Amino acid sequence: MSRQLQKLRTRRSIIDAAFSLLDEQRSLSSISLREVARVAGIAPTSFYRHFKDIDELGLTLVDEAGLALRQLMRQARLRIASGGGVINTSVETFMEFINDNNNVFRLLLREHTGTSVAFRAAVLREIQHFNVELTDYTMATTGLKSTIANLQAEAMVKLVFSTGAEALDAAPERKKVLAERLKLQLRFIVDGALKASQS
Amino acid sequence: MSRQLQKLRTRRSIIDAAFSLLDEQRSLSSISLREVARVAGIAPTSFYRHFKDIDELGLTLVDEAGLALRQLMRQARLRIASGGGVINTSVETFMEFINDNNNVFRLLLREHTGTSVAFRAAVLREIQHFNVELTDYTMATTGLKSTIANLQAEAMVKLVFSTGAEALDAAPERKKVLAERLKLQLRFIVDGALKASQS
DNA sequence: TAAATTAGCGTACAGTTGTAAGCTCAAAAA
DNA sequence: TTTTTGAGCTTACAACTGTACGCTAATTTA
Repeated sequence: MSRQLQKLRTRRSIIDAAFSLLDEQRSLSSISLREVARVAGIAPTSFYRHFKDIDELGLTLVDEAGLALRQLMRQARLRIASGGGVINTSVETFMEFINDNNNVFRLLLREHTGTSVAFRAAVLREIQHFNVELTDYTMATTGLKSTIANLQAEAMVKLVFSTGAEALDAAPERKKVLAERLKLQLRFIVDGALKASQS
Repeated sequence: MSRQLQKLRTRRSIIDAAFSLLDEQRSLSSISLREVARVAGIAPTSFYRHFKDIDELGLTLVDEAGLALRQLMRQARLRIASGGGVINTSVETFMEFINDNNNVFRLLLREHTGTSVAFRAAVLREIQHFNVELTDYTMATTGLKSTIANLQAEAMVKLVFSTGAEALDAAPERKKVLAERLKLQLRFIVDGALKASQS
């Protein structure tokens, strides 16, 4: 097997090992290099052949999580285009994402308020993508002026993420309830922003 | 000096030491017993005379933080009663709180999405207080029916906490901007909820 | 084919952690 | 006054951490 390929594979198994460790009870700052290496099936010191630091691995994970988030947006837009109500479709898509990418979303949430300045900044950047895209979308579809569209988008994203945090470890029925409540609350924001733009 | 009093003092110095360690870069799960003991000026093993665990200390801290939060609410209500607009006064009071009790609010934020199930539950309980009080207040002052009042209150609290997280380490000018944006966004929610209650 | 590169390993070390065991000595109780 | 209690201490240990150093062996390059 080619050397390059093998290296990529090991790198992947390190990343996967890290994600698998980020369960309900662990954060990036609480997983150790040795632990990751153990799960990845390599010697602790071999870790350094792939990452300078645990921090460098952490940033890689945040990047991957951000990528997943952007794919989520794309998927939501596709679904919206084929009808079904913007808020409804978005919330449903988001909730599916949380279910399927449990640890990925958890990583973003935790590091968003976490202890590492670099990680926080990295997560914030990903959330900003969300804000910008949603602002643009709102302006394009409703004609709201940019300041109000931006306020609306930001409020919506914050609400969605907050509820996502709550839904993450909730039972299925509870998740349904949360989703329905979220839809109503998003409706509040949309209607309120509309009213503000009219006065 | 009385034995009882001395014990209370040491306990306090342990708690204070812990709070002082919870700066921008540390969370409850990342501070060690030995470190707390060092700052508190006692031997590591003496810690056990006061707390069973680091976790027991953690829960104590969350309790204290919750207490501070409830005092915040009381203060906000007092100020509102003496005029000045509910949203305006509340946001200003909240922002002052974040400034003055930096590490206290940081603790709540971090542990809200943190790695310890017990801590998360404890923080959630404190936030629930907020929700209930705000729901009651909304019902009493606007006559909104409970389901809508509750949705509104929950959305507002989530938005306030999210913005608080952002404001925590922001520069003073940025904090002002965040406060003004938050006020507008809260207005969206209030207006949206009002509209929902009318249809 | 011979030489160079490099992913991964084993060993090693100093630093940190939580906490068990038992001592001291001042305050409280008898 | 004598006895009991208990907050705080010192010492000790096993477990874990990150990472420096140098080796091996297989792939890649010359």
